[in-house]
Amino acid sequence: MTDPLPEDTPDPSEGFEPAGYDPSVVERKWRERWAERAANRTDIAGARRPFYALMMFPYPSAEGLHVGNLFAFTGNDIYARFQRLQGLDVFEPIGFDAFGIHSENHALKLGVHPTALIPANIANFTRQLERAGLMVDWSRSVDTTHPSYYKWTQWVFLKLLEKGLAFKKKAAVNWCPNDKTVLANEQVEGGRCERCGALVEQRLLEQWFFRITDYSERLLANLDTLDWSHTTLTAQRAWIGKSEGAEVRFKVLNPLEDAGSAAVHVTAEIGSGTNEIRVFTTRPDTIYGATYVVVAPEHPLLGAITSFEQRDAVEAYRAAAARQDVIARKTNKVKTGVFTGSYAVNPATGEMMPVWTSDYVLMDYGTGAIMAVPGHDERDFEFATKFGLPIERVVVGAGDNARTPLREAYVDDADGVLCNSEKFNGVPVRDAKRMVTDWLESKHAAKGVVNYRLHDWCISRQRYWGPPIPVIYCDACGTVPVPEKDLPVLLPNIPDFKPDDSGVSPLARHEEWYRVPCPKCGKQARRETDVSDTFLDSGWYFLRYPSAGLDDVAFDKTITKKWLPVNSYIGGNEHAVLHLLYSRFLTMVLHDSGYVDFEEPFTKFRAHGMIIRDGAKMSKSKGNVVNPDDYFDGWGADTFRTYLMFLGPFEEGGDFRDAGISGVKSFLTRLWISARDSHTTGEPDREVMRELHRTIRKVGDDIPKLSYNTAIAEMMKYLNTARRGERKAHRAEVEPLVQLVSPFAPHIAEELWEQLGHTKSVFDSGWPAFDAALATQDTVTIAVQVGGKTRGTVVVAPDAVEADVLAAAMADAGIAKFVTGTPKKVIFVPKRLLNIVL
RNA sequence: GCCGAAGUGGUGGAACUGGUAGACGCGCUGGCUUCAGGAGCCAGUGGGUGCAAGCCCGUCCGGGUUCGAGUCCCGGCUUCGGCACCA
Repeated sequence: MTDPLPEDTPDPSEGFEPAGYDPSVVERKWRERWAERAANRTDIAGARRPFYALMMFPYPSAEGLHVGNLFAFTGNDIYARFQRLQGLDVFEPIGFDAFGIHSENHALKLGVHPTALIPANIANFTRQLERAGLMVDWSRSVDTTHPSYYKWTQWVFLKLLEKGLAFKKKAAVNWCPNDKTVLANEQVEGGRCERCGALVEQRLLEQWFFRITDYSERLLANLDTLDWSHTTLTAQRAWIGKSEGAEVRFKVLNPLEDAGSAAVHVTAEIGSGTNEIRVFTTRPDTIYGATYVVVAPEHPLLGAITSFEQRDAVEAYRAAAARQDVIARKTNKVKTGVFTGSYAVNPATGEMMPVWTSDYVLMDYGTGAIMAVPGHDERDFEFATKFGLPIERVVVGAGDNARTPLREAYVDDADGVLCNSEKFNGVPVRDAKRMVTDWLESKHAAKGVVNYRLHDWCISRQRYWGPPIPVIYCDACGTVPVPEKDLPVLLPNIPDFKPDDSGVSPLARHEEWYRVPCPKCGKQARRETDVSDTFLDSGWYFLRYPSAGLDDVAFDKTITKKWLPVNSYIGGNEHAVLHLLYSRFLTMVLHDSGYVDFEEPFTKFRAHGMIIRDGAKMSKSKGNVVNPDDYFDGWGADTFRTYLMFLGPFEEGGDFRDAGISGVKSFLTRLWISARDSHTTGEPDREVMRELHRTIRKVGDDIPKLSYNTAIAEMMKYLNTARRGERKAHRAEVEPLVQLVSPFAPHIAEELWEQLGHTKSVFDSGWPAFDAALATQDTVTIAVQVGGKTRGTVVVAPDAVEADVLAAAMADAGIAKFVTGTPKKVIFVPKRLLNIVL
């Protein structure tokens, strides 16, 4: 039942409607309007000023969109909308990284097949993302689990295979006993599985690898050319881990002949036909201090160099080391080890050095063997002390001499000078590294080498939910790539997709699937049954978006040239050494094969911060997860978006708390009221216009820096000015503010823009022009200091010179009383400050 | 241990190349307005001291450079992130 309106009440359907700000009405209206108008569709072929604004695509979890996702996407969306307001043709795509262990584990837990789970999750994500008001071009969305996508993931694999960059090898790999698959080094954190936290085991398995280590130097060197977040660059440099040093060869005397001759000082004869141990060292300068050699328990020479007497002890030690899990080995820093019974000859001194084996030497770094210099390496010092091995000083620091006893390892390599090193005595360490290497090289005992910590990328996964690796094994022809015309190798829909401990994928249980004729000879052959790592799916997706939908090619050459490299990429720093490293590597490979004409995919990358709650990471177990739906319903997407950006600096994240959100809502409400009540009578206020133009400049400066929190603060400040004392704003005072707000709160901005009489979208209205003349102030307030202490202020013209300001200051009794003598000097900073020094 | 980032009111956080520390928001105090409102508006809000104008002290701690330091330099402490028996 509705009462008729009283006669004198203006009809609300005329003019502003609805009279109050109701986000749910406004946001629904504009979601529909944008969809009808295909407002966010980018003209990929016709764009004149392309701008590719990319965000890391989400994994569509069953829990739905996380505020962390929303925070990142909103940050990207603001930047993208801002670029569009600058007149660029912006492409803001999104997709779903839906293959992988995470999705599969979830399906296992729920007892649902991933082929049923994933589409439901994607639908839910899509619904939530649409409510967020992102300027996403949904027509070019990608789903990594769709055959039209993974066909090309398999194609990428074949390209690497062609170049010899994909290869199969039997190696010690990280095995997650919980997820029952191998993991890449990048997916192991502190000896635990990055996803499930289980202790990782070592397994000797034959696996597919990508030879990313061939690109170590390029991956490192190119970092200097990238406009990336500093923290991300640092993390990548550390991961690649370049060390310069030398590989030194040590002759090992036959243990059967020479056992027991430890005390005998012999000069080794080079080339006496025994074994040789190669070690990597970054301190070749300390070779005169090397007193023993250590090989890893997995070292292939260990058996050959072990003496008869030591065989049982060494074998027991080796077996014990093999049983240890990775984390126990790397965290248990108490030194253990066994003497092998043989001796290596120090090429510098000619002395015999005992060869030990110990698990503090790792097989997967360097050569798996070290020369131990206990005087100048902490670990060697500890080991030598424990086992009574000789410790010798070969470097002196300030205040020491060649005979100063070493109570701990002296490791400084910046200021030290060599001693006890024959002809190198007195040479500074930094020069000696090179000189000793050259000298050893001349004796054919060493060579200078560069070592990287980076390992080849293991891409095999013994799981179901991924793209099958497109390879066929034939008894006659060997390893045969699946011909491109036969792609995709479809992932069969099998009910029993649960992984087991066998070291092979569940697909290996399906003979009907893996038995195929050899593409070369036609004889019966067998498919590879492992699938590839999810990071291969995400390693090239940015190339697919602009070409999404094309069936005959992974990415079109012309389109790619036009849209890539990506202009702006925003994502989480947890991918600093995963996705961001793999994508760079794959792009380099595609560049070298002539498929793309750039080697770096992301010109600019910014890592966003993390949203935490009550000082802790959000997690289900802590019960502090924020569900975006509740906030969309309760506050509206515009308020929620703006609030997230107002929490703190975008690149630092912030602590989510409900307390502050009302401030943002009331800002938007007041904006609504001011727009509704704006008038066109008379001229806009000069002071208000001055603030407006200062705000236009500040917001325009802040958005490209992703300094969203300060941009919002500035807009709030301006609105306060325009509304001060219950004043109603002139239309010319509010209209530009609607444009400034639009990247943050797109729905309300569109609505107000329309209510203000515009027919086109606010996003096609351009960015308000900054007028320097209007922003100029008539007067400035200058701080006056006496002897460095602020004693007052004076108001003067902006172009006032020192003498004017000084006169004004002295005319102020409150200031003048501090000027007790003749000023020694006066410091004047125009428009800012005057300091009278007594 | 090494590498990186950061320590500012009750609170989230501002502060350009060294130039009035605390913008903006939350919270709090007092007031106006409204049938009502997670509404709007006005004033105040770092600490100490004083009737007051004011004065003194204040950006993790200790030194230093400077007319002037949150900002630069040296030495510590703490927190967060990365790497970690990497030779």
